[in-house]
Amino acid sequence: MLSIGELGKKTGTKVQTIRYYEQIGLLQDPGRTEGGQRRYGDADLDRLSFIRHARQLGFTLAAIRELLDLSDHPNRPCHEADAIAQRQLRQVEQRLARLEALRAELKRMVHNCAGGRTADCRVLEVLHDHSECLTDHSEIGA
Amino acid sequence: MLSIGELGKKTGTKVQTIRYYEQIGLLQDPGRTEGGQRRYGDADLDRLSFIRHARQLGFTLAAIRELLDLSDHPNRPCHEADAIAQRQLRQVEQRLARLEALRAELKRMVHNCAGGRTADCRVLEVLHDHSECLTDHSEIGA
DNA sequence: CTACACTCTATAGCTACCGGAGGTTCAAGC
DNA sequence: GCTTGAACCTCCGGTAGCTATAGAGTGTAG
Repeated sequence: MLSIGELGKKTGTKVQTIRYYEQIGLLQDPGRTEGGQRRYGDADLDRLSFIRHARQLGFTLAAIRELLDLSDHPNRPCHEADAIAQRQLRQVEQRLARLEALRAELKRMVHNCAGGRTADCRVLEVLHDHSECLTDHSEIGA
Repeated sequence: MLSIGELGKKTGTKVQTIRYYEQIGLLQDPGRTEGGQRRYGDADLDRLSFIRHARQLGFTLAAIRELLDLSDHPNRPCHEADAIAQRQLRQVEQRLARLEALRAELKRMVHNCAGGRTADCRVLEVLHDHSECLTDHSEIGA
């Protein structure tokens, strides 16, 4: 039996995060000591490892919830899990494409900076005038 | 003079977002009508366009605040703006590297899925067992 | 003058957590 | 058995960057 801190160490998870996962129902309330402290078994360790690994691969908690549900039902067909992973792959690919465009634009900005006064700054100029950009990057952020 | 809705349309910004920017001090309180509605001029339009464009390039609002500040002082040296852009470029490059690793791992998962029962699902199997992965991807998410 | 689209403030919610306050429990060492 | 201190407990508030809703007021076209 593991304390919450030991479980955290084994899975690379902060204690608060474990409690958070419990709160939102990703982990069940484990057994408690008489004093009320959580104690975890191997099943909990497996489940949390799964969650953390999926998070590392960028799956949202909602997707992970679905994957865990599928994992709990070994006789259901596999295509749902596959679909979730494919969706995730597509999202990653979209973000890659966006970021590559951003990288190109940022490189252009930075490399054109001559190092004078901000009045002549290429970086600020480009930000002021979108028409100087090569790409659209109309969507925001990453 | 533009109403908040018109300004939003011209800059591709939701009305609430404009009010939010005002609330956090990125935009100043513009003039108001007698009835209390906001009315914007060209300077506001420029400033908001700058903000939105920088957001599209992935700059955080904190970075944008610095950039706006620099832009307001045309005689300050340029290297600060350049440094902010370079920092942003480095971040984008880091995220690209992470996402490329994720893409490879996800592709491997998806392509190995034979489409049977979840009990034999390659996707779930990999998630359960990190040792089947090629890369570390120990950091979380994107 | 009326209709109704727009605007106002205030508040709460989203994701995926992190950190702290103030108090309790566990386990090791003596 | 007792003390000590690290680890645990709950609750609350905060992060970024918005988005959404409620309920009330305003502006303007016809």
